[in-house]
Parts: sequence; structure tokens; C-alpha cells
Amino acid sequence: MPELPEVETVKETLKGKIIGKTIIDVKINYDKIIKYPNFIEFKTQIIKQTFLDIKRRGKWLMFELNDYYLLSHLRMEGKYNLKEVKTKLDKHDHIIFKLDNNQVLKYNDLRKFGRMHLIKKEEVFIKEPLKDLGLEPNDKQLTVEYLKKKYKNKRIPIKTTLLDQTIIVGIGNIYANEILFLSKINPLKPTKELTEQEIQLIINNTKKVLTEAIKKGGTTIKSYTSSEGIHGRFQQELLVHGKEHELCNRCNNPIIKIKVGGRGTYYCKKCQQ
DNA sequence: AGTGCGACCCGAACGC
DNA sequence: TGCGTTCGGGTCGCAC
Repeated sequence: MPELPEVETVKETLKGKIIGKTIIDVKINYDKIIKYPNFIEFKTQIIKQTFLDIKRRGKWLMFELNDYYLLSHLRMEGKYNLKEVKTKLDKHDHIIFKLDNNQVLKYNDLRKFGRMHLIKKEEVFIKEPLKDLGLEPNDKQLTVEYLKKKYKNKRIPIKTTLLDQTIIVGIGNIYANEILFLSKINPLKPTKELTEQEIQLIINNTKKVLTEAIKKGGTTIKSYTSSEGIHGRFQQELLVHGKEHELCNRCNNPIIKIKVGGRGTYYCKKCQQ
């Protein structure tokens, strides 16, 4: 289940393999993956472009080409595979980039939820989908002052706010649960009622959880593997997510599961009052 | 502007 | 080789 750390792993793994390669053809088997521009223009524009670098912004992969950035969001199940051109397609291979070295870069997505945009380089940060993204977890500007301003008029539960990518990028459902457990904050607490001390804990634990997860190569809940087939190991470190009925490792009371904003939310009722 | 929620997907898990 | 239903995950679009 790719969240920010998994995207980071995919980025690093693919970097060494495709930089310098030129796209000579694209096959689009499921065109809804291509969000912008339409799939005809997408194809015309991307052919003959060369991969110069791969970056990341939030959960978005940014493939730097000569004139464009190819932006790719993996959502839950997106994967990239680099294969020889003659290799048979797998069941959920939806977009196939043919390269100039007899290889293909294949985007595979069981859920068909991932999306791609092709944006002119000079516009990449002023247009969708990157234009409204918030701070990276490791940004020095991520301070109590910054979050106080963002949180002050919000009545919605803090759990929901943590998932808001216009404030801090990269926190998905799993990490939101973990961050709140480590911070001993009730997921239902209205965002505007958080104290300065609690906001500081959110900042510290967000940095801690995401940095640690990147180090471990991300989380694997279902079948997720990075482009080299490396499984994430962070799942072994999860303290509350997916642990309904198990006992809290701090106080031994059972972890409970509720719905917050329609999403599965796990927490310890005793530790997170 | 802030909020809530359905839609998008389909394999796995669940209920009977 | 049972079959129908529910669930989950991130983001967008839309209604209020």
C-alpha cells in the first residue's frame, strides 16, 4: 500500500535504471489513468522525451523529461516494472512506455486507481495536481506556528486533518493512526482544540514515523512491492493500525476500531483520551 | 471557506 | 470450484 515512504523507495529504485533512456512509444490500455492532457495529446507529447531525473513531491512521483514532468500517483496498488520488450504483459499492465534500449517500463495497477499528468516543466508547481500541496514532513517550515494557523478554524477530527495533503503531504491512513497513537491524542479531537504541546507532538511524531518508514522501505499491507520486488518492512513496527482487539503495547488495554470520516481508525481508548 | 460524502476500482474477506 | 455482499485505500468533484 504505497504511502510516501513507498513512493520514495520506488523513486530510488527506478532512478538507476531509466535515467538517460528515451521513450519511443506508449501503449495506453486503460485511458482513465491519464488524467491530463487527454490520452492522445499525452502520447504525442511524451514520445521522444528522455528521462533526466526522478523526484518526488508528496506521494507524487515526478519523472523529469526534457520539456515536461510526468507526474504519477500510485494510489493504493500502482507499481512500475522494467522488462524486456518481448516479455508478455501482466494482467493489470495499463500503460506501457517503450524505451530505446529494447526495454519497456510498465505501469501496473490492480485497482486502476492511479493517475498520471504530463505538465510543462515551468508550470509543474503552479498547476494541478501539485499546486496546492502542503509542506513535506522534513521541511524546516513545518513548525507549531505553521500548524496553529492551519488548524485554528477546523472543527473536523484531527485524524481527518492529518490526511489533508494541503497542510502536510505524505500522511496516509496507516501513518495517521500511528502518529496519533505516539502522540497520545484522540483521533476524534476537533483540530482547533489541539494545544501547542499536542501540535508539537504531531510534528515530532510525523517526522519520526515517516523518516523511520522511509528507512525501512515502507509498509506492506497487501501485495505491494517496490519496482525491484522489495517488500517494505515497516509493517512489523506498526503499533495500532490493523490491530483491532490486540492489546496496547503501553497500557495493555484492547485497541479499538472506529470510523472517522469514513476511514478505518485504530486507537487505544485509555492512552488516547 | 469549510465540510461531508459518493464515486472511482476489484480482490479479499466475510456471511450465510 | 459456492455465491452474494461488504470492505478498503487516496483523491476528486460536487452539494450544502
